[in-house]
Amino acid sequence: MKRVTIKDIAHNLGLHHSTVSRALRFSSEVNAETRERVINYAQSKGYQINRNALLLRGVRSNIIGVIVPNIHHNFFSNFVSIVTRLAFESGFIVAIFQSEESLVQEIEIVNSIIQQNLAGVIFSHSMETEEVSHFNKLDQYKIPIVCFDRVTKSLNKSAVVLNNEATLRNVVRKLSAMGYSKIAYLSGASSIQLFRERQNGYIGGLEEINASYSNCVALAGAFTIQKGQELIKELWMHDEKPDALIFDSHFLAIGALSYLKKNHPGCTDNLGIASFGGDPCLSLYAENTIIIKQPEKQMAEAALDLLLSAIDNPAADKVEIIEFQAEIIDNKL
Amino acid sequence: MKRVTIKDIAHNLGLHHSTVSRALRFSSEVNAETRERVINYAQSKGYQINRNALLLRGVRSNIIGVIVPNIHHNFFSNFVSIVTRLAFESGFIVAIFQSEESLVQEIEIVNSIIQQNLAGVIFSHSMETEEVSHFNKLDQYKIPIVCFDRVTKSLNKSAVVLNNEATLRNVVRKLSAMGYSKIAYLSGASSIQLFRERQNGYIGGLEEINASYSNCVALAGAFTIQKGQELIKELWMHDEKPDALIFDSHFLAIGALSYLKKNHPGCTDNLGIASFGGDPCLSLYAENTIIIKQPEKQMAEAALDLLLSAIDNPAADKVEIIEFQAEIIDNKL
DNA sequence: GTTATTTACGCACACGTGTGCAAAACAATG
DNA sequence: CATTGTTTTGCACACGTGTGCGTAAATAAC
Repeated sequence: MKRVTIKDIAHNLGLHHSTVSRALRFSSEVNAETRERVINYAQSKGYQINRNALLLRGVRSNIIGVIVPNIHHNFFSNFVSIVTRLAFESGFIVAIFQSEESLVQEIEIVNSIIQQNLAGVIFSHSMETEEVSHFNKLDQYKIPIVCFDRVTKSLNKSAVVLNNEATLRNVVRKLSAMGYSKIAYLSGASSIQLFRERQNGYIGGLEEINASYSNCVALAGAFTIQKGQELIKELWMHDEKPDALIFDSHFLAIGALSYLKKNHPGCTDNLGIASFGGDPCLSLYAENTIIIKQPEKQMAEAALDLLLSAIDNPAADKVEIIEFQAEIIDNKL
Repeated sequence: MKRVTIKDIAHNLGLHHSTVSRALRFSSEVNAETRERVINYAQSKGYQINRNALLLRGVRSNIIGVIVPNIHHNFFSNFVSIVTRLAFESGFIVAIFQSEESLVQEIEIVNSIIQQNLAGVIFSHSMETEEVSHFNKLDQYKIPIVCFDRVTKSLNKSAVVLNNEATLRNVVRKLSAMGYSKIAYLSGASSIQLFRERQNGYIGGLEEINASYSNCVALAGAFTIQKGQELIKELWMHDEKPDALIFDSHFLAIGALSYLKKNHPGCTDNLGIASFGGDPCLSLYAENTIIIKQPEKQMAEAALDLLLSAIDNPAADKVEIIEFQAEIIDNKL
């Protein structure tokens, strides 16, 4: 009742295991009839190759690791979902790791990946990660890396990113065109390159439209409903209230909007809202809602492509940065 | 520049690799001084054990597989997220598999899991899966299984489930108490036990409240926005319109509501809405919204507990079904 | 019928780790 | 010093698979 191995097959067929191995790999140096016998027997016994044995012989793993801050967030779960599907179609399996925005956790994850000898890694780093040298360890073990979303240039790895600065500039323009001028922005930690870029785009946009309301960025160390509530509460204490809000995360948006709805009813009626996160449900909420949609599908495809070609061709070691444009969707489903 | 192995260490320290192995495992039969030397050297060289070699020796894998229809859906991504986190804390890694509601895919996944020799499997099967015998293959390889959410009794495995019938009965009661009587239900394929149970609860609830509007279940083979639009379109062709809607999925709800908003504006103003899926954002939408929240956290904990104890104690082979109550949340965040 | 060539298979080792057993080194006892 | 006991280390094999090399048998060439 235990696993059937090529040795078992060999023994039962009066062959050597090396012959069985060759037969199963359709080697030309095994007699057609013998091959037939082996394959039929293997099939009848439900033989499944033991991948672990292959790994030991130096064959690369077919498991790739994906490290994300978490998979609650729509963007990440969509991304992971697509990577997982495409990877499976290419014969790869995806192991998921969540840094939970913690650097310590991230370091542990990297060690774990080395121990498992994974084939490669796609990752978006945590909010806490300002220094990325722990990822260099992977180089030593020749485990290729592709970054996405939150990247750090100094790591010098292939990456798939959004054109963040331009995106935020466009969102501000769009809100301005809709008649809003006092635009606040609930963003992420500015230690992260990604958010710095967006914040720059935001400020640039405000300058461009000559906003009376000067730049008002509230920074969130984590993207939770609670954080959204806290930040908006603070923001609403100022005398001058914004007339539009931009959110870096769906959860920040929900937190903020639910807070306003409960504590300042009516004030959201004419509020302009733009949010990353891509859950179409927000646009059910209000007419004047903008969804900032990242092209997860294309990004996931691109990231996997980069990784698989790095796996196939470890020598190449080329660095490629692919930039995508966010789609700014004007309240339709 | 290649991986440091115990043999390398042994060679450099003039020891045999078996001594090094013992030293690293803190065996009492190795000299304290030698052990010290080995451990220091290993640390200085950044030695990381090669798990694949362990696997070959029969040590169980530390990778568990989680098979879900997909991870777009909030319930599944939350569940997977929690399982992944808890598993990592217990030294396990999670590999994700998406059946995409396809039986063929599911069978391929099972084979892949066998090839990888995973430690165990937690799964919720696809909509297409009426017959579950392909999972029995895992028994042969002594890979333990825990089912959750969508389960099939005939498989006779430990499972973590919702009290579906009672839940739907309660939802109907609740809507009735809120003054609704013409309650329609957009549900999933009735070939799945889970949805049959819910549908029975729904019908039972309607009888209980003496609903004038007879049972009206629209079945979705997949939970997508598009399906929600299609089903509601069909439903809205009938003369008598429902005054409340129950959804088995967030995406069905968004699809349906966006359709109504666009094509029958105003009609949703007084509509009672209850939805599985747990995205709090729906309750921003309307006052009269009920969120049917499954206790993902507890369910994930329970499922992982069951699996880990089955892994630790393969002989026990006991079957345990754990049932949870859904929380019916009345429009607050 | 002899030699050369091809075909088909077996042998042995490698991959990294762990462990039962034997051998060596050392300590203790008489 | 001889004997016994204990501690420490090394040897050899196992796990499942693939592959270079060798070789016997089968076939072809002359």
